[in-house]
Amino acid sequence: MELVNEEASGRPKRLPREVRERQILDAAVSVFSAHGYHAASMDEVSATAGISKPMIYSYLGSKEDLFAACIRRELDRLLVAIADRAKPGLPADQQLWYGVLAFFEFIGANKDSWSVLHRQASEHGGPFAAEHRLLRTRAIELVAALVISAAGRSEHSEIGAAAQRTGESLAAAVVGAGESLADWWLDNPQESARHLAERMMNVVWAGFGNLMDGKVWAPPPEADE
Amino acid sequence: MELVNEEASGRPKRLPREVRERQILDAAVSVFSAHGYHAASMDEVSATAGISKPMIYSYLGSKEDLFAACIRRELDRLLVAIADRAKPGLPADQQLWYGVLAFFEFIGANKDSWSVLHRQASEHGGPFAAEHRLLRTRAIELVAALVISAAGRSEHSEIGAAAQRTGESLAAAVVGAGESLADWWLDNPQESARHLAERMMNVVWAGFGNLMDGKVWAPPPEADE
DNA sequence: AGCCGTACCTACTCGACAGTAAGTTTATTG
DNA sequence: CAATAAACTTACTGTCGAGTAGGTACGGCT
Repeated sequence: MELVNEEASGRPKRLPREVRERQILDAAVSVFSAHGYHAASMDEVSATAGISKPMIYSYLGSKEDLFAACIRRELDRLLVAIADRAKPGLPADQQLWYGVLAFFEFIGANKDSWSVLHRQASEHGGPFAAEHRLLRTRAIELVAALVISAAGRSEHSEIGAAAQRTGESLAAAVVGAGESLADWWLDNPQESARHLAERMMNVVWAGFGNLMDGKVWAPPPEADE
Repeated sequence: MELVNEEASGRPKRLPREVRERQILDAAVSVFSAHGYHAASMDEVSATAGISKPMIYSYLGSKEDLFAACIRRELDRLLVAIADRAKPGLPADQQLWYGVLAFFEFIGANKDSWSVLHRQASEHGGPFAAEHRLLRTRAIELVAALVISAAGRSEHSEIGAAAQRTGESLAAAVVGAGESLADWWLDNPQESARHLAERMMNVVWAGFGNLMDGKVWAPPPEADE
């Protein structure tokens, strides 16, 4: 229950709403990430933020509202961090590389964000799951566009339609692998972001290569039940 | 809050402990999977099982005990289902294929199991996370062994040591992709298990191919900060 | 100075839920 | 047909935590 704010001065300074809201969100992300949505208590959030409970209710609303605010803020931060590095105009593999690298570097610097965004946000049926799905959907679309445009430029461009479908599932698998790798990283922090990004690229780029060459793995002929 | 047990007969038959325990576990898996560990209430579990609360405490112990029992049972069922199909002695790609296929077929037939095993079990710091990590660790070891043995048999067998390391991270990415694909499937049930398994293989097998050929993707020379 | 709004607090209510005490009913076996 | 044990119940306790009522203190403005 680490204190996040409050100067050394005993005086609880009177701060403008904007600042307090930021502090409360910081504390909330930290607490939600540590215990999960249900196990987290508003009392602990308020204690961590160094402020009393009614302030939270006055500024950010109910516990659900607070959680939603956390997700929205962290999602924005993540998307901005990625967009800042994966500039369009680069070759496809470099675009993907810098995007992936930015992703892992952000997670590395903000593990709490990822925990809240991915682990906690997916555990609900309500509006949180929708918010969470948005992240995944955007990422998949982004990657799929990359894959398909790269495949279109290759010498086997006549595979068009099939590549489109395969490209989309490939993108889903890629994003999934990224999410799981990030999850795994939370429990195994000894690796570097760059390392993880390279591993991603090694798996992913191989799939891209086969897609561009039209190579597909096929299951063995039916011999099972 | 679907009733899981209880015959049409109004008489609440008196059943042996063994049977009740199974019914309670069934109900618990369903409830935990629906709401998550914290939001699930023992009252709902007992109602779903069609039995009164003290029976649960008498047979299975505390809420934590009950949850742990769920995880253990579902994990066993999953591992047995996979081991039943991925027989050693098959060629590596078929072993992997049948293993992956069995995995997705099990998940498809037991979505609640997967939810409890993967989503809920990972949200804790206690003994549950350890239990969950066991699943992942076993799966990674299994896949890594496959990859490395396959690479050893290829014409580039001299890449030995490097392949070992790359093979392990490849296995981690593969398992991660599988987990995420399964998670994604919970929210998008329109696909078939066979379809998902084929998608997995397409990504995975491409990575295998590159590994065997010693091809590695490398990041562009440093030009960023 | 005195007024007003906003930052901020202590101290409660009230409902939900884990866990239990203490009993009642049914099958079985000597 | 006892009598014993196991299956099963209702009806409670205690706690924890979301949300609030009803304030106090501090700064800006005229």
